[in-house]
Amino acid sequence: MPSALSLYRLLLSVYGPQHWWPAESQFEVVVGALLTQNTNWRNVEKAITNLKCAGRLSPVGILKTRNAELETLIRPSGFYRQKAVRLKLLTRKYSEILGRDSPPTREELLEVKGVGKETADSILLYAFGLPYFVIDAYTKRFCAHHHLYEGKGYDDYRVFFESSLPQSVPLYREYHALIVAWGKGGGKRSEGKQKVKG
DNA sequence: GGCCAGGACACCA
DNA sequence: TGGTGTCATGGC
Repeated sequence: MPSALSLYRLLLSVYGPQHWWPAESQFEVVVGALLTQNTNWRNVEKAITNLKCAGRLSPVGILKTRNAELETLIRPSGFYRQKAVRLKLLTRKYSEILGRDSPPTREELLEVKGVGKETADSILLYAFGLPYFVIDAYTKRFCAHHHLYEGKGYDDYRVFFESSLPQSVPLYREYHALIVAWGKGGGKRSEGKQKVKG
């Protein structure tokens, strides 16, 4: 039975540092966390580039943009109608947080419609530097593949990793990125067929 | 031309 | 509580 930490070291030796989320601002990370939902990151980059070129990649920029224009700008990221609405809701929450000089709590991020556990934890970890381990579909397959852990829900997995590893933000960031690299590299295919939806 | 990507939510039983 | 449909673009 491997340990979470030994598998991390193994992944790092195989794939190397991933240098994830090379964003130019904290807000860009927040935007990316929402737009990347069930979407290829390359498409997210197109959407973020559009927002930048239009001078809208800021809380004020987003909030003053009409929904129709916002939809057009983020269209490459897919699900653009609902993401436009949800991006504004999240931006409002982000503006509240900026105005009070204390980081967001997980609970208040989860109150935002369109922000689920993975997105909330991504924001906490990558944007605010708080030690929340991000769980995604790859992570569960990774655990099953290596007989590392089997839980029921999202938080089971999160607590497992957080209690198995040193509490380190750089470690959490790199580990999640490495698991995604593992999944893209073919790890997912060893776990059988993935969900297919029309 | 089908498959899938760094999900979340509404709805139903 | 768990399963299913919906949202949608773009790369391969």
